[in-house]
Amino acid sequence: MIKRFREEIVLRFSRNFLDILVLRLIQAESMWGYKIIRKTEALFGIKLRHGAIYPLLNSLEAAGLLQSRRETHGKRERKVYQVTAKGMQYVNTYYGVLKEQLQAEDLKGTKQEMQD
Amino acid sequence: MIKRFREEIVLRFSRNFLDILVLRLIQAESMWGYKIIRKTEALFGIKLRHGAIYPLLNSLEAAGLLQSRRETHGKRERKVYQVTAKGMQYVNTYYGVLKEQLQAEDLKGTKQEMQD
DNA sequence: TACAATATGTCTCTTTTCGGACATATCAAG
DNA sequence: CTTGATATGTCCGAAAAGAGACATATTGTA
Repeated sequence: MIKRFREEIVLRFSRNFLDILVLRLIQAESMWGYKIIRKTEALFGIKLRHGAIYPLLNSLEAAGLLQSRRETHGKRERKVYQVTAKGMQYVNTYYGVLKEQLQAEDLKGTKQEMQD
Repeated sequence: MIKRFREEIVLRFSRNFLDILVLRLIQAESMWGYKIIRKTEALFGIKLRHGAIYPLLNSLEAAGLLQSRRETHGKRERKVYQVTAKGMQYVNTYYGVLKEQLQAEDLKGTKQEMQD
């Protein structure tokens, strides 16, 4: 059951924080869309649709979180992306929220008491 | 800018993992729907719609992640929830995924090499 | 006694997201 | 010379999620 739980949660992350996943992958290594799709399947067993990835990459670049350069191999073109400083800040902010959530005791009503 | 980022990410978590947020709150302290709404606003500044919370609580109970008992204060009724063992497993699995993600180096292509 | 707060529930309309098709081009292998 | 892989892009119909109203009842306060 726990394994099914895990798969479900990983899937939810990849759906709802796909931008973060993409930024993290590119942060680890400069990449282009097609490779991100292959890598995500290899690492997480999740098949991303290219119809989702390419518009996302373009919007992340428009938002200033990614920067691309064109690479040509023969006549074949790739758009290789790297994460900008702004993009790194976004990922770091994400990590910060993760860390806060791992301190579960924060949720216990220690701050301001509310009477029922 | 980082503060805006943080607010944005917290908001995304509360939207996409509202069930987890609710389970975590109830895990810290048994609660009913109305109090969850107030507590979430007090702790995170996020206003949850009761039209979203009550169906969610019912579905979490139907899924066996929550269990409720009725409490009467005068003629007023509350459905007080507590997290089941299954619900705790779900939250712990979530925490596990968070921890994995905080080890960002996992993403670097050390496992199986893919040639470009 | 009227209004705000407590308490839980449903329903509908709108907006967003998602899966999958359509589209095009290069290149390697069989 | 055709098929599969590489590579990037758009578009549309369906499905899911969202905001907000409708509904009802009790209790405390002004």
